[in-house]
Amino acid sequence: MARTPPTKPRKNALQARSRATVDALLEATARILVREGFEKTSTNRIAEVAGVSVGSLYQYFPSKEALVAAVIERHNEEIMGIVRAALVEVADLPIDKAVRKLVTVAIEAHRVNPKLHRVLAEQIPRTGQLADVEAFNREVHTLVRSYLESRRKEMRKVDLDVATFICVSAIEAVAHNTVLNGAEMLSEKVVKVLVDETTRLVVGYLR
Amino acid sequence: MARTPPTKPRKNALQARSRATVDALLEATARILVREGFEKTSTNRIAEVAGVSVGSLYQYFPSKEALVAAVIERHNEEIMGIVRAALVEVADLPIDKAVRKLVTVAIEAHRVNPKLHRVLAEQIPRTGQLADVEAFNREVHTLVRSYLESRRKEMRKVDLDVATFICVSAIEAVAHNTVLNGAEMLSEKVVKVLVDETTRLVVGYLR
DNA sequence: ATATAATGCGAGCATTCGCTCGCTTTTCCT
DNA sequence: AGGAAAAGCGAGCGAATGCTCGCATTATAT
Repeated sequence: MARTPPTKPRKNALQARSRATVDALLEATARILVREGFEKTSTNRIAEVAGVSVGSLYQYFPSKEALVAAVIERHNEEIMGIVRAALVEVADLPIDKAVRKLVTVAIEAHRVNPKLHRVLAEQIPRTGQLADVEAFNREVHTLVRSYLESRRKEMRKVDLDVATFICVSAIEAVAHNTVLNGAEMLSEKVVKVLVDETTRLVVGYLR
Repeated sequence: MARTPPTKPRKNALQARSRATVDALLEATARILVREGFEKTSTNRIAEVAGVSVGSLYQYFPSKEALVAAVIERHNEEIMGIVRAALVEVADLPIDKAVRKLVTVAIEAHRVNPKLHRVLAEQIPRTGQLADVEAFNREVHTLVRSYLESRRKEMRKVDLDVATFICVSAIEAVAHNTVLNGAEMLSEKVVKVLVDETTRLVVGYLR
């Protein structure tokens, strides 16, 4: 039942040259995904753009899916880094300040590479990365939940899991839709209004 | 120009048989998208599952994308019907009652065919249906906005477009995530809690 | 310097896929 | 009944894709 192609690296890159090759391949994959779409993202094309031969590509990635999976992981790790840092920074702040910061960060995180974010979101189910993305969501949920728990005295009585689910969904949706709609032409003023309003939405809900 | 005897009603351009063929093709496409994924959704396979030949398929749909697009349109129309009806029904209700109804309907609409909804959402960019989906979003936005406008006296002072954007995003996200996470195993009790909480979120925000 | 391992190459195989075209069968209309 | 139009058929073409394999080049160790 080997329904999904293997996604683990075929071998580890040891020497500097091979590490550069791997990097070029990942870079090329992300670039093609964004600029030409998933359809045009063939292994031959990736190798061509990376300035590497197909043979070399297959020395490091056992399948096309493995390549996409690696790009997804890299991107997720980048975003998770931002989110984790924000939650640490926010740990001792009262709810209103904390929510404002988290909303701001959510929008920023989506703005890092909106087009890649979008393409990846579309391709995730097909690369067998569902498990990883669920882990990602669970981590966010856990972190936010534990913050809310520490601030329970400022809140009304609610089921913490439900409240976390509602808040994370709402914030994520505003960030996501904002970036999708406005693309890159988001004035700072508009962003500020959205942050204000989303903060109000969430803070008003929590207490 | 001989006159046609008025003894019989005019026949439709499409005969019953061909309408059945088109239907079978759409049904098969949706079915394969859900059960086997986009990768396996080939025109040959669609024809096979529909019990129709590839040649016949191409008599009605000029390309694979056209088929997927037709499925998307059908699905969107179904959902828009539900949403429109709900907004009519809600037009004379106060905000708290109206929001509750809309949240309920949003979750219901997502539950109609969650897996198809998901696959289609992923494939939209690929089928060049982005414009149609944006039209869909715009209609929802317009309808919700005009409801809010009619109830402005119950609300605090807000930019209507921003408020609409925030509310629609939040409600849609909760519905979407609820269905994605819980799949089909959603007890009525859990749904009720989520409706209550989301209603509180949105109503609290609006006033 | 030599041997061994690591890395890189790219033509081409096997397969899949979207789609066409010449033909047959069914339905409609007098 | 008979002819025309509508609907249906499916083998197969051409293009594209993922991937392999035998060989060439470069780095490392002795």
